Amino acid sequence: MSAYQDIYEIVRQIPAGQVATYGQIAQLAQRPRQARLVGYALHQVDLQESDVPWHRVVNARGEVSYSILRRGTDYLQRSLLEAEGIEFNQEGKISLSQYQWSKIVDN
DNA sequence: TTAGTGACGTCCC
DNA sequence: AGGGACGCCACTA
Repeated sequence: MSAYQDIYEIVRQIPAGQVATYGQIAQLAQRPRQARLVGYALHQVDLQESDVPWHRVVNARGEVSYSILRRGTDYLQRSLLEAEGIEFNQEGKISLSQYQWSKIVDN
């Protein structure tokens, strides 16, 4: 088992058509200021077949994080988001004010 | 053990 | 606007 189950647990809660940021996931997973670990954790997920909707996590500027190391999954991420109805502007950015997910805390 | 490297974020020019 | 400097921490050589 991976050591990032807590992170995956949060990501699984993001509904289709919405997005979250790496930093946001880190905070919800009780790991403040560890956004990089969220990115690392999602990198692992993508290599496997998983039920974690990794494509619904973007950076704090509302952009897909592009990297040659992702072997094309970055472009796939954009396609998956667009397929869920999320629009990118001409700079390749998403409107976070419009699409960012806000977790509903139960009590 | 130390140094370098990221699917990151925040500050400061 | 865009870029550099750090801080962060797991992983690797």
